[in-house]
Amino acid sequence: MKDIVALCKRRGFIFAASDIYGGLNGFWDYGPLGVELKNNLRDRWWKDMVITPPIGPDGNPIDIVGVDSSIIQNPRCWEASGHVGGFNDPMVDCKESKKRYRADHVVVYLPKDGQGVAVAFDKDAEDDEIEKRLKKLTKKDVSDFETEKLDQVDVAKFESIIGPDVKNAGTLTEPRQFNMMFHTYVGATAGDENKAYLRPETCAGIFLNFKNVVDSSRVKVPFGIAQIGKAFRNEVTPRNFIFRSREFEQMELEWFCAEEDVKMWFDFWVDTRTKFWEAIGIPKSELHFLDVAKEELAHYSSRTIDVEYRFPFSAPEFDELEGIAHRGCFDLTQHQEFSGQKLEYFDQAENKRFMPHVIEPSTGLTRGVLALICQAYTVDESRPSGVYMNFHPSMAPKKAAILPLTAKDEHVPIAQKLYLDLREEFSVDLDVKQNIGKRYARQDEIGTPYCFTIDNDTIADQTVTVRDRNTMAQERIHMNKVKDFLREKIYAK
RNA sequence: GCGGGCGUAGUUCAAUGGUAGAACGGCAGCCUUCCAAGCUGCAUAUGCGAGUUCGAUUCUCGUCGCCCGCUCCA
Repeated sequence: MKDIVALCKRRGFIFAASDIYGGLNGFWDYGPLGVELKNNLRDRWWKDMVITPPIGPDGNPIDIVGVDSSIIQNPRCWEASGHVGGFNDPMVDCKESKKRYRADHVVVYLPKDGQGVAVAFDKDAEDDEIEKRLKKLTKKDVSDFETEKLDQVDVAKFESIIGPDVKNAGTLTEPRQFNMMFHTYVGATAGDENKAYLRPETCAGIFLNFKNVVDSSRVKVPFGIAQIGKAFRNEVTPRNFIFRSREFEQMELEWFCAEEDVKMWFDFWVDTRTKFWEAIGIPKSELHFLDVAKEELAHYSSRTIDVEYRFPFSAPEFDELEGIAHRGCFDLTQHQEFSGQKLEYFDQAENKRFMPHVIEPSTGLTRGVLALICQAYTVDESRPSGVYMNFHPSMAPKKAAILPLTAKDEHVPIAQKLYLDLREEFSVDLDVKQNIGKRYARQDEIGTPYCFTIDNDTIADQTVTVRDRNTMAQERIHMNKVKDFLREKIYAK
């Protein structure tokens, strides 16, 4: 992973944000090549979702439209979604053991007579273990105690509680709320009445516009609304390069359908999304599909499949790349209740009104970029660069490099002409300096799939050498065929 | 947020209470008719701030950042 981060910086993929000020934890900037890579992934997703959506399970084309909603919305929106005030669990720290616990995961054994100390246990502690420890610390029986979850216990009693991993009372701090949302103030004055939040996920902007889209776009259920944009979470611990950052980009589709069709569409989207990753160079063998366990599910979801990728930092295990969630009709129902606006869908053909259910394939764009980089990173001691980036041609930041074999002679003007022609359609590099091997090596390291070399034969017969990044094999093709060659490789299904 | 480790050119490393050296990369020149990142030269660093000291990159503190573990990841 260290080597990958170093290459990303060395070659201009990804830099620490505010680098010259020493950086800022959890924030990253995309350099010249990184932004190309990210845009390639973003554009491909948009094309596959909005411009050319897949054919549905019944053989008919499906409809998906896009939106681009505001990062800051009316704060009541986050009350409806549950992000404000709701379910982020209070945490308790132990000053002695240095551990942190979710207050509702700690069970406190309080003496029934109110005399002496209370003892806290993890909620999963075994009965005989509890009995033993109580005996040892208090010389009393289990029957002398009543239990209560720590988040229900009066803070005044904390002084007499022995934490789960220590022997003395009074080491637990009072429960503290953690809110993952960044907040700001709308307008010139800062006060609670104009407090607002940076969106912690992009999907809300879709639900908020559900009615607007239905009323303006002539879409019919089933249909989808897609959005790509930034989201912000004040993560406790940003980790693993850009994997968990505080500012990140999501590509989200909310697929609205009838409740009875949920299973069909859920399977359809899992399948469709898998093919997407395969098509851009993430092999199925590196993906894992986690059917998220009931107790782990988010409050709104009855089923979620995490599409996971084998990142270097998680290997041999996997970590989340995309989540495909059945959100039920939670969001529209909540927003209907909080806003007082009717959000039900009216089906003209069936003459009935209902709340659509939602399947949400939600992809981390920035996580996708990391997966592409990790997947492409290939060590090859036999070549001068020692490493090359095996990007799928459609994702590669540079599609080709045009290299005059020498910086003298008539090679340069021909190369320049080819370069100007190609860059009308593709992101390409012209590199004249230094010897040819050095230039190939440089292109290997940034993952350029093809190099076109102009030599004396080019002057004679208008052919150029194509050098393949992965095989290092060379073939000659006519200059007129270069564009078609690139098109075929890049747009190949 | 807690605990531990760490912070020297772009990258990977070296050295030192008297301000630093290499390799690779970058740039310039040379050489090159296809893997020769070969040759010559040039530029570039002690994260930031404070303290101790005649003098700090080295010691101390703070801060920022990175790595590992915990926690978190709705």
